[in-house]
Amino acid sequence: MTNTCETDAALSCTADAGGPGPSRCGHATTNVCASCRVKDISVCAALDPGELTALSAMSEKSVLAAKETLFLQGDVADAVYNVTCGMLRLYKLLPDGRRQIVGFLLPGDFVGLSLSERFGFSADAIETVSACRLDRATFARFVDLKPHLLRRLHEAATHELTVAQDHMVLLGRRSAEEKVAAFLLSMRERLRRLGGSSVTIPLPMTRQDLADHLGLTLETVSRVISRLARDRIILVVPDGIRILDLSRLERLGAS
Amino acid sequence: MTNTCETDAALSCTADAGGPGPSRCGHATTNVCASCRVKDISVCAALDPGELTALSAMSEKSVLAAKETLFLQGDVADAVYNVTCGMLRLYKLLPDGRRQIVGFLLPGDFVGLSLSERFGFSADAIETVSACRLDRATFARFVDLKPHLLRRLHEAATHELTVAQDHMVLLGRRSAEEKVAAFLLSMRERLRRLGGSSVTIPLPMTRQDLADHLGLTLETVSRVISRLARDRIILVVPDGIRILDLSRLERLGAS
DNA sequence: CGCGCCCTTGACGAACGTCAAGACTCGTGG
DNA sequence: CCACGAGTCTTGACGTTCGTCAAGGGCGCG
Repeated sequence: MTNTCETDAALSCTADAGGPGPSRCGHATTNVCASCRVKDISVCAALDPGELTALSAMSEKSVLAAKETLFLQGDVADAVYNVTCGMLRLYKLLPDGRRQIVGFLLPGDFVGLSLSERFGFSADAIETVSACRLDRATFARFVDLKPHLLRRLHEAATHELTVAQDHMVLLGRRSAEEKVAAFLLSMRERLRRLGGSSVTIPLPMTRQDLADHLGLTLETVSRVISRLARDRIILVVPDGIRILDLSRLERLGAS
Repeated sequence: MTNTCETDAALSCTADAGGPGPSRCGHATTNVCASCRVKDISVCAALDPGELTALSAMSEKSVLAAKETLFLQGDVADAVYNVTCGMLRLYKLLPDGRRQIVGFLLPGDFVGLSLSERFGFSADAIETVSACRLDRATFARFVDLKPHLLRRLHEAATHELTVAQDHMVLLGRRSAEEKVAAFLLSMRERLRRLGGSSVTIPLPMTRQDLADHLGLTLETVSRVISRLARDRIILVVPDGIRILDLSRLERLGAS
């Protein structure tokens, strides 16, 4: 994985972490929505050029290094975000430290759909992330003036709800092998929609992250991946996997 | 459980199934939103009296007997529903018949938040159910004219999303005992909001339903409930349970 | 009365978790 | 430049929880 904005997957940020200058991510340092690389796939797609300009005025670019936290569950939600590159994990913790990752955010994904007072989960960057930050109150006022934007947010929310329900089926009723297979297929589908390659799936998250997403332990995830690789269904590559036998994988992850 | 509309829980329909007349459910046979028993807790709460009248004109009452199906996953969604009494289960099936119940619907709950073309899950009545049926296209047009109603639908959708995320934690990261305890507490909270009793929790669904909601088998659910009863944390009563030791139950279901 | 459905309980087994050891990568500092 | 250490991944041995299979009881309804 080269981890630059110019990769096929159009996924990752330039990895100039630590450099003094602002990181480049598809366009220059100004946050001009009109030239945003995700404007056509995110909620912003509901806006016309004039509205995009208005949105530009109230947005600011926010960059996180790997492992940095965007916000914690319970924090006052003073902002909403639109991810432009990189991947984040959204998770909830139980008092004893057990963790459930409720989702991974990819470019184009929006955080803060609920427009509510506080965040219901924590979010942190898995790799270098760039996001468009909007003041929540300002954005809420903007939404109140634009019913078509609210409509779009509602569509996004109900889509998230559908995804969540599918994940409940996975967590409640599928075996370890089915979980991993279904996850790989769903990630593949998301990346395809982003215009990325469909055979090599980058997995910037750790095995522990996968386990906490799939309701397994990291050892079980590792074993299942090893078995799939031994059976020539996938090939393990650095920071990702490559699908060798899609039809067999689909049989395992059948939904 | 007496199963009449006039119970404390304000939950169930009159059980005059099979009778020739329309079932009574809080008000007479006319479907007047203004006198609806759930109008203040459902999405309709966003509407003023005039709008409620308009809604009345486009709604019709729909009654289901226990085990009847409201719709199946994949059906064209030509209607949305507002539950006025009784309980339904929403579920998804895997090709081999495994089932995940993604939620139980109670009075005041709305089905069809997504306003989308097809239903993403199936729904059927656990007990006698009464619901307010609205033609989807008509309702969608109505929503387009009322941004505050859309806003309310969006709030409902994001609330559902939060509930779904909490359930993911339960399915992915909790033990059988914790699952049952947390479920009982969440059901208790929902009933409390509906003005019902907070110590006796009606459970009109079967153990299999509970199992398919909690990601367990019916035997495990039964064993856990028996153990909680043996430990004097709950008391099993016909079609429900009574909480004897709330604090211990809360310790088990700690979130 | 008898049948079907639901629930409970027990005995056993399997899938997955736990614990532990070791390899590998990568960044950091001597 | 290499040594070191932290973090990650893999793999094995073993344990526990929960699932499977089976039997029987209670209850409602025809």
